Amino acid sequence: MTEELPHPERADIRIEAVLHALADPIRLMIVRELSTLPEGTPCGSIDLPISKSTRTHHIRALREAGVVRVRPEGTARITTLRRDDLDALYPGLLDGILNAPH
Amino acid sequence: MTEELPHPERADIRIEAVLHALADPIRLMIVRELSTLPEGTPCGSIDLPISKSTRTHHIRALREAGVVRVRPEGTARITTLRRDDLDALYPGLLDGILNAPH
DNA sequence: ATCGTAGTTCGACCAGTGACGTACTACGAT
DNA sequence: ATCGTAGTACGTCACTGGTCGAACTACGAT
Repeated sequence: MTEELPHPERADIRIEAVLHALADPIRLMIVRELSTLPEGTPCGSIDLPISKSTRTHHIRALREAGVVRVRPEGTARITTLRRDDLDALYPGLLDGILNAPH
Repeated sequence: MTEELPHPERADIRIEAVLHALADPIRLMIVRELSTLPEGTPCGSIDLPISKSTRTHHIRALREAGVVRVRPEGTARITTLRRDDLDALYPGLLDGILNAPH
């Protein structure tokens, strides 16, 4: 569980995948939380109306689409938004989404 | 077929719906085409690798999400991007997507 | 009136996926 | 060593939704 998880390179991030990842209400919730939480907060501390396994499922979807980066830290996982990559690839997109009325 | 089709008001457009609508590769294709085509081009003139009925399905999805506006014109339908509404609601989002590498 | 063209509607089919519980692994305390 | 906590992996189930063909409607020409 300490092993590094696969993340797409910036160049391999596809807009369809990003949009698909962000289209789910739960995942949008996660992304919104991540954008406000201080870096280093374990993703488990976001409370969500879903089970543990479903949470894993969604974090995985976000990671594989290139929206978040996940790194192991002891028994926890630190999940961070890939702001730099997303802003470089699709300037305006992330802010457009995050500033949307909740 | 001449009757007006229902469109969400600007205030009723939800970001989840917009993202979900844009997450499909075919619909993204349509939106990209609409952004370059001169206004007034019938949507049927975009050639897509799908059947007529599937095209209707996708245009409907885009319309109901608030991404496009559809108006009847004789036997054809004119589909236009709701740029103004989208830009007002989510500044940067649409441009971020349209400028993405194809 | 008849035909062609543009588009919708309906029903069916099937792949994808969000949801869950359970069993499991890994790390850190005690 | 044992236990608790954090998270993953897997199998399943149900629902969504993208796809199609066929039948239909509406408009415009001929």
